[in-house]
Amino acid sequence: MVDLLTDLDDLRPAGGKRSGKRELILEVFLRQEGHLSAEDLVDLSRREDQRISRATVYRTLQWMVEAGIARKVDFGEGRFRFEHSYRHPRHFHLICKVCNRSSEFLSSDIEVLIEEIAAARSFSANQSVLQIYGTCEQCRTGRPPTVDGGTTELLFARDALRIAIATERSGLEFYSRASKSARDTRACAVFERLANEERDHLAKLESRYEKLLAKDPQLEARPTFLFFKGAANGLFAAGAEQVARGITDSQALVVAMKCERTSYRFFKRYGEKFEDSEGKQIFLEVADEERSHLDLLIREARVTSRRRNARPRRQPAGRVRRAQA
Amino acid sequence: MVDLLTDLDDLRPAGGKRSGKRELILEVFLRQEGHLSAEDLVDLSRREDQRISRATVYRTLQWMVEAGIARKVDFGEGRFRFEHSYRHPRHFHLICKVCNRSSEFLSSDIEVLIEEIAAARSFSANQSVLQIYGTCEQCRTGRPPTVDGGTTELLFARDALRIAIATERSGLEFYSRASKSARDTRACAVFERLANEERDHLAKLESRYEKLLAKDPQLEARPTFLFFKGAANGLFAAGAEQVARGITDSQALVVAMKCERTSYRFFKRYGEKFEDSEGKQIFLEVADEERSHLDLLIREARVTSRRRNARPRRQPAGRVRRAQA
DNA sequence: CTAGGTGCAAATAATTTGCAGAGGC
DNA sequence: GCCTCTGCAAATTATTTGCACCTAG
Repeated sequence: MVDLLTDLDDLRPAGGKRSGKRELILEVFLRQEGHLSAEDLVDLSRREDQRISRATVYRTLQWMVEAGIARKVDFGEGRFRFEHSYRHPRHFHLICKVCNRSSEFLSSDIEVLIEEIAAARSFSANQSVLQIYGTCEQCRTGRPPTVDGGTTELLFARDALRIAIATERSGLEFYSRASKSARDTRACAVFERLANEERDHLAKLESRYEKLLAKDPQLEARPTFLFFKGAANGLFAAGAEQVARGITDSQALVVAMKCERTSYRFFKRYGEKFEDSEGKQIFLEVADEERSHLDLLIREARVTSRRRNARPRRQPAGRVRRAQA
Repeated sequence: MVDLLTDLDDLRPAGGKRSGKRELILEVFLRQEGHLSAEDLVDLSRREDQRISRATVYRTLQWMVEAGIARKVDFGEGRFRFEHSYRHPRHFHLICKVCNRSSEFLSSDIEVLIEEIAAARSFSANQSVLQIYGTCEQCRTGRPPTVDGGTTELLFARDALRIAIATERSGLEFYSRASKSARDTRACAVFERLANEERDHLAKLESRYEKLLAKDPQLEARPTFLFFKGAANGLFAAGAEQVARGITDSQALVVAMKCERTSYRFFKRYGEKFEDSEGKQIFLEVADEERSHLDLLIREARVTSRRRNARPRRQPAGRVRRAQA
């Protein structure tokens, strides 16, 4: 955790100011998990250094917000709270007006929409805050909280893995069906190879998931943190269904390419948004995997179309991509 | 505008308190368009009645928020601002950190996602606030603002009409193609009838759009207020493409049903969310239209499948619906 | 008559600022 | 030595409260 500091200073010399006190406050802030009020941070910092004044904490907080290290959020109490934005490019909150507790989540889908809207208005966005106010389950039903949120770090990794696993599973399903129903031997071989790769990778991801669960016995029960609809049924689900209904080898190839491309983009894009963390790593790893499958498929599609007939069109892929957009 | 007051009192006796001062403050508040600070409201109210105290305004504001008439938003200045929530179930904001101005928008897509997430966490949401911080176009390019936002009332109506028109257009396109390529005379007649209906309605909507533009010469140039991706290319666009590539009559019927159902749901759902306004009316009107088309298609599908063969399955529609979900 | 609304002024609470001194480069 | 940070205390700002009074039902 401590080496974050040097990273941060390298990354954000914005304001060009540094000092012992400031670094101490920053470090204390980064150590915390939840949402701190200014006063909380004063208390925590004073525990490490008696002589830190409230003003300094406020000034540091201001600097952190400007530098993009922290985000100021309002939960409807009279004061503001602060949360890291390092490691958490944007956070969304569900805020219960009864118990005043808040829980966080991320939604890839919402982020995408926000980006699109900002672009449409030619607005260059750098922070977004979404607060959903209402009543939480516990306050509504009166039941005690079954499980709390847990560390976002673990939750993020868990959800990244779940999405990855769902994707690999549907990929596996798709390729094994495709390899069975393929008429051409060559196509069959390709699909089989891809099925095997998915199987291997799936096994790896699943054992990783097990290991993660070991770190926190309740991890599996905790509420979803990262929402991503695209992955709901696995990115290949629709494709697998098409295969089940019967399609030609080359159509299957096109469908496969579309799926790999979509999931490659998602994993790449999302993975890049995060600072080092297990979740980031998982996303980027899967992105690589998808990328290499995609490359294989593209090569294969070229060969096939060249063999089949003399017309050198590569239109079908383009057509399908447009229809899906 | 003034008759809103009686409506409000009927709708929200929450707190069961009324008085001259309070009503005056409320009325002044509702007359304003933008985002008022407490101080703004004090000033405005004092213009009508010298003897109104700051405390009363604060207390009234508090009551309005509780009663769901107003929403408290933080734009990152030191104080809060307030906006109507009557007529505006939720508002999202783009906030420029340079000029501190904010502009609003609505996004059907984001609202849907928010609802899904709240449901997934069994959280009952009643307000949501989304703020996107960044730099606006003017502050970035230095150019003077070409057009300002304008009244949300008009913008909402404008965008509702645009979405409706895009939908009708793509519907028209779809049905006229389908009627040309239909083999069966009966199917052809149905598609032609629907095409005619779309044409009529489209003409109506377009003249309404013209009338709306007359109210504000710059209306057309103002930025998008209501975002809805589903309507981006018209809800029937994908269907029309399928017809172009050639499908059977019964497949066309299924596609048409899917499109009508989707757009019916969107217009209904969204229309219902608003208090009386031109936009609401447009949405509900189009919803009715789609609903009647859908009914017609359903009747037709029944007849056709009965005629074609004895198997009384209605599976195809279900299958397609699932694949798209 | 009585609960609740209202004005005034004082209180609170969060955050900012002025200023003199301290510390890093 | 210069520039920025820092602590302290005072100031500022938004918002709330106590209390006596008033008003509608």
